[in-house]
Amino acid sequence: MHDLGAVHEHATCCGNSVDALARAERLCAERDLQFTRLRRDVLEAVATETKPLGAYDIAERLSGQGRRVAAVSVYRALDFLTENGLVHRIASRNAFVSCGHQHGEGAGLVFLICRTCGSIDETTSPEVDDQLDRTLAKAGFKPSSRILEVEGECGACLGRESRS
Amino acid sequence: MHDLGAVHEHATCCGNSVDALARAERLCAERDLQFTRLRRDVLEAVATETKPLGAYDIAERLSGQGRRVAAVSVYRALDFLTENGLVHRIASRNAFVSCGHQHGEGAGLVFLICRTCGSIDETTSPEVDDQLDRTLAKAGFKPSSRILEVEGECGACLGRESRS
DNA sequence: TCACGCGATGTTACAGTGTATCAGCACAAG
DNA sequence: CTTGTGCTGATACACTGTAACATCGCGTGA
Repeated sequence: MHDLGAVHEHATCCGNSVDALARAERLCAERDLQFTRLRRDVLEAVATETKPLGAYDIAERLSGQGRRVAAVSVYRALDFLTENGLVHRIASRNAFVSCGHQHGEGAGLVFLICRTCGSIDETTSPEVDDQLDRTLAKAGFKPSSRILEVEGECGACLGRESRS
Repeated sequence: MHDLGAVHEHATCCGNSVDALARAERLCAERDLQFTRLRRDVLEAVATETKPLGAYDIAERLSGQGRRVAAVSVYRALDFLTENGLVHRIASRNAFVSCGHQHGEGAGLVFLICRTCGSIDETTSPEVDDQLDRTLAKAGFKPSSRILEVEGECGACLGRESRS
């Protein structure tokens, strides 16, 4: 897909889907959870795409050839996958991406959403987390979850632009 | 409404609605924009509530007594208000709150959403912004807008809880 | 073996959120 | 007066998400 070197922290492209599936399988085995066909298929659909997918997009992709997957089922699978940290929801897009990292559970994620190509990258930043914790403490607020999404232009698109 | 002292940075309660309206009026005059009745009413509805309101909630509130405000109209008013920084959208809730600060345009806002009472507080944190900018720069990402929403428990609710 | 419980899925229906489109209206500019 | 522009009204529709109920498969205990 795209090869940049610099930016790419979690290799969302190409071989990512197999990784994600393998990781999911392992995790479900550990936790004694069912990694069913539907869940597998949904995860695969999300993982083979750098862009965020809507639940209905996923349903459409999984349907065809005599199989019909309703959006409800997709939502249930997505609930399962997000609860187990295998997939993340992009609140600003009402869409989902597969988790590229194997970050420690509590890590605060930062989503980088490119306006130009629509792809989503995912990072963590302990420094941001620290500062945020400090800010919250000062406000007397006890956090339980956070959403941090940045929209802008990714390195790849910036490069393409400057070359033109 | 709630009186806490410590936490309250922007006095979202009580008298806030008049402030918001006055500020809006001033801002629209400056920029030569129309602060119409609908826009005024929508802003007022949002400003008199600490909780985030959905577009349909607002439409409902403004309807009655022979007046019928369709959701479409509310959305248009909300678009106007958000574009001019008078109202903010809470992505994780598909809802809107009036802006309590008169922050400098580019300030990165942090929304504190209380799970218990549902109210929303709003802060800024230059330190978080700095760290985030650094992180983004390292990733070669050029930001144009950001969403930072934290869910948890606000100071008021923590207090109530510990007293019980 | 059979009944039962339990979790996952299928199915339908519906609620909530948001946009497209066209028409009317007011008001200012020419 | 005409025209254009921006705001609103109204209808329709697309997209997102949930509720409720039926079914199926599978393990477990009687």
